[in-house]
Amino acid sequence: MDKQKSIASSAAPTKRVKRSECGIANALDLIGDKWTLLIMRDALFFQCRTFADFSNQPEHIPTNLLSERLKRLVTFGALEKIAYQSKPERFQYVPTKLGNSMKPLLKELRAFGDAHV
Amino acid sequence: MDKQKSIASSAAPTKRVKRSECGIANALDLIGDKWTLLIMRDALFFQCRTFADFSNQPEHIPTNLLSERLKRLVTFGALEKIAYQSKPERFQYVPTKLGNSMKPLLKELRAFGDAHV
DNA sequence: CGGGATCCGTCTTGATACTG
DNA sequence: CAGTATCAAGACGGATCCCG
Repeated sequence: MDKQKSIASSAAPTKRVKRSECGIANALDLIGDKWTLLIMRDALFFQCRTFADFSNQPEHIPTNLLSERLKRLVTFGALEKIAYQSKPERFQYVPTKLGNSMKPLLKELRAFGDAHV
Repeated sequence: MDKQKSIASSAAPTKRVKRSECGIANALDLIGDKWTLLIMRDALFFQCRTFADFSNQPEHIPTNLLSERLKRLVTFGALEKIAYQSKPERFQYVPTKLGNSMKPLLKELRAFGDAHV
């Protein structure tokens, strides 16, 4: 199976290629879009776990984007996909240690947003 | 029946519409893209001031996007556009107080990027 | 029915050419 | 130098479809 191009649906939002050696640039390659950090907010602060939990948040992320971002966050290691039921398969997306390390960043984001936006 | 008039060259990167009352979501509407925070990094940490300064950074932002993001940051109040010469007009983009308040956010971003990406 | 995948039109991006 | 114009490529978003 080819690893790169099979993903399809709506393609990768950010390239895996490093633009530079700068940590800020690299972080932005991963989370520099409108949804990724919102999903992490939901996971970390609002206890969202299932696909529906995330989907029902007030910002209404489209399901295809949600599906893709979840996959990406799992691949990156910020979330872990855990089956909690098998007859109809059901999954939970649980923040890992790496995922939890985004909390300070989200707090700064919230502070900035609350103060200025 | 166009839903929105296409605005010249490259249109608005984020909508002005608030998606929610959440500070995180609002902050992401403003800075949730790959370039905006990079420009602020250049302005705040690398002393970039002129169009060329930003343009010559290693990540090579396309000039149309640079132009648009600078405009947006000026409108938002994070940068101030100041003429420093008038025969051929030349401008500097200088971080405002509001712009400087992004420093903690950028530091978190760098910490995260350095540690995990 | 829940958890996604697929289709498809519209908008954004990114490279580069061009202008004052 | 400081932007603007152009345009192909691709990301977004919404509706719908599919599978267990």
